[in-house]
Amino acid sequence: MRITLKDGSVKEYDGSRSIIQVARDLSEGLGRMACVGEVNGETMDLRTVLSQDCSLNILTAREEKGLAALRHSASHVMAQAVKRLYPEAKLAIGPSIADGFYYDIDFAEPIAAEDMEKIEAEMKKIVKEALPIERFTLPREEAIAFMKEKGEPYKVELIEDLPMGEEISFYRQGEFTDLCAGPHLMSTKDVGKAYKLTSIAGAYWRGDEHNKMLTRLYATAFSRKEELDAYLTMMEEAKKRDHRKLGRELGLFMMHEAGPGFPFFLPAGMVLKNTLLDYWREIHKKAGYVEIATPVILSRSLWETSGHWDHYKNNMYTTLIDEQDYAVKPMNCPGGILVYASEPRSYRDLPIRMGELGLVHRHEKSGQLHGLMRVRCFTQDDAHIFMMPEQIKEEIMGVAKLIHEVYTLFGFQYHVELSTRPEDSMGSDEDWNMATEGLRSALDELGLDYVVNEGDGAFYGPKIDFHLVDAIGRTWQCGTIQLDFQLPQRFELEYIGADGEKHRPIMIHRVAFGSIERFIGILIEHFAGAFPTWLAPVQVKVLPISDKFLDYGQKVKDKLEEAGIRAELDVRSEKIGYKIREAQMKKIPYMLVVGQKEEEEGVVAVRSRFLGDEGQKSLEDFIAGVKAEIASKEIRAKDKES
RNA sequence: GCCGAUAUGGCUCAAUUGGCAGAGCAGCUGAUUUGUAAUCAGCAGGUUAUCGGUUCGAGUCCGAUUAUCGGCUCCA
Repeated sequence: MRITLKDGSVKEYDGSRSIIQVARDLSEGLGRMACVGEVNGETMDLRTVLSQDCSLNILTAREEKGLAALRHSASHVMAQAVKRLYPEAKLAIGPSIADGFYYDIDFAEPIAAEDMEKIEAEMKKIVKEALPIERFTLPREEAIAFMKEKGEPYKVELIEDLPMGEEISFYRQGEFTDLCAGPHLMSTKDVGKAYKLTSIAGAYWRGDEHNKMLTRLYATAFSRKEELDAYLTMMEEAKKRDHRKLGRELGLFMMHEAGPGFPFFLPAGMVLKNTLLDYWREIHKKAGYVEIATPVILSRSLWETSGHWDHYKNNMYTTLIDEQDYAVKPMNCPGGILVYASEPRSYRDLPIRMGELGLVHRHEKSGQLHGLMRVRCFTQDDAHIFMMPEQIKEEIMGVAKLIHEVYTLFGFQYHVELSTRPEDSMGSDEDWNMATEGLRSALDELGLDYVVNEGDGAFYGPKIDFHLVDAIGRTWQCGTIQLDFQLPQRFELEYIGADGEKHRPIMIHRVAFGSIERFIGILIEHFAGAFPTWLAPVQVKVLPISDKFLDYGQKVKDKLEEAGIRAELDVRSEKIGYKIREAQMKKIPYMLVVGQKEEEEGVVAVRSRFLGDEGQKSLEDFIAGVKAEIASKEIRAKDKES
C-alpha cells in the first residue's frame, strides 16, 4: 500500500506488515498511535485509511509538542478535578507519556472505576469554565512554604530536590496551582473534549518499592475526538491479538493453577517451538557454535562458587536430598563453565562458542507473571563464548549480527540498549573500560542505533539488550549480550597462551531469542497467530467436499506429508463452508478443497488464508510452491486479520 | 511482593431487592453428502475457584486463601 504523508512524502508498505506495525512505524517518535487519516476531507481511523490507500495526516514535530502540552494540561485538569472531589488527596507527579498522561495521587480512600466517571465529569466542567492557565515563579523558599501551606508533601519533596538558586515555576488555573515546568495551553478550554481516563493502577512514589504506593490514574488525550476514537479502536484491535487469547484459541499452550507461571505446551505449540529450535540449531551450527546440555539440578557448592547462592537465592528453587542442598538452575552459566573447565584449553581452541538450550527455573514474584512473556520456567537459547581479550569486539559483532539476522527474519522491529558499569560492581576500571568499549565499538561498527543506560549493567560486566514490542506497545527484553570477567575468576578458568603461560579467558553470556517462551509470545502477537508457513503448526488442511472424496483427500494428504509438509485432513461430514471457516479461524496457511472435479482431473483447489480462492493447481505444482515458501522462510502473509 | 480489580460448563456470557443455576458456541449421537467463513434435531456437560461465616435460604452479603487481569518494582 502507498501512503502519502501530509508533507507530501510517500511511504510504501507491503502486505507483510500489520496495521499496527505500520501505525507504529508512521508515528515513530510521535506517540505510538498518534496518526489518523483523512479521506475526502473526512477523518477516519487508520484501519479504514490503510484499506483505501489514501493520504494520512501525520503529526508534525510542532504538533507533537502541542500534543504533549495538551496532555500535560489535561493532566492538570484531571488533578484539579480530583482535588475538587477529594480535597484530602495529595498530588505527586503527572507527566505526559507516549500514549497519553497519568497523575500519581495519594488518596485517603481507595478509589474505584465508578470514580473515574465522576472525575471525567468534573474535568468536563473545568474545561467548560475556560480558566486561563497562568505561569508564575517563586523563589525556592517561598515555593516550599507555598506547597507546605497547601498540604502537598510530595510537591515539597520535589521542590527540595530541584537545583539550588533557581526560581521555581508554577502554573495556575482557577483555584488550582501546580508545580510545573510547563509548557501548557492558554486555557483549560483548549483541552477540549477528546480525553478519557483509561485505568487505575498502583505506582511507588519515585519508582522505589520501599516507598509508599500511590494511585496512578492513566488517561489519554488528543486534539480531536476522531483521534481519540481511532486510538481506542486500535487498542481494542490490539487486544484481539493478545498471545494469551490466541494461545488458547490456536491450541498452542495453556496455564494451570497447579503450576502458576509454568506453561504447558500443547501439540500445536510444540510444533512451533520445535520448528524454532530447528532453525536455531541450523544458524548456530553455521556460526561456529557447538551444543551442550547440562543438568537442571546441581549442588549447593557449585552455586556458592558462582555466587548465585548468595545473590540469587530468593529466586531459586532449592531442595534438600540425602542431607545435601541442591538448586534447580536459574541460569545455565555454571554448567557451561564446568564443561569448559573439564579439560585443558589452548589459545588455539578459542573462541569456544558453547550453546545450550537450557531449561531454567526462577521463582518470580506472583504479581509479575504474564502469559508466556514472564514465566517461572523457560528455555533460554543460551550460549557462552570463552575467548581472549583481543577477541571481544569480533565476537560481540558476530553475536549482534546473528541476533539482527534472527529478528529481521521475523520482521521484528527492535531497539538496543547498552548498559554500563553500575556503582556496585566488581573488577578493575581497566577491564570495565575495555569491555564497555568493546561493546560500544561493535555496535558502532554495525551501525546499530542504541541508547546508553549509564550504570545499568550487571555487577560482573556491561551488557547489550535487545527489546521487542508486543501487541499493545509494551517492550520486552529478549536478546542480551553480557560480558563477564567475574565467573572466569571465581571458577579459576584458564587457557594456555602462545607463550606457554596460563591465562584467564573472558566470557560472554548471550541469548538471541532470549527465552523461547517469551519469543513465542511476541511471535504470536506479531503475526496475530497467522504464522508464516514455515512456522505454522499445520501448513495445509485438506477439505473434502463430501465423504465421497475422503479417499482422494487421504491421497493428497499422504503426498503432502511425503513431501515433508505438515498436513491434516478434515474427515467430518460437514459442509465445505463449515470446514473452511474452522481452518480460517485456526489461521492455517493453505486449504485444499477436493471434490469431484479435482479427483477426476487429479488436481487440488487452493485457498489461502489471506487471499481466498486461488483456483486449481496440480498437486505437484502446489507442493513445489509450498516447499519453496517453507525453505525460504518467506513471510507471505497479507495480514488482513489485524 | 505492592496498589486496584476480577473469578458462573472447554470458550463467551446471562441469572431483578438474597428465593428452582441458564443461553450461544465447542463436544457427543443421529439425520444430511454438501463447492469457498457456521445444515438440522437430540443428548450430555456445574459442589458457581477453595475454605469459613451471616441467613429459614447465598452464584449474589462478609472474611481468609488461591489464581488471573491492569499497573508498579524486578527481569529473559
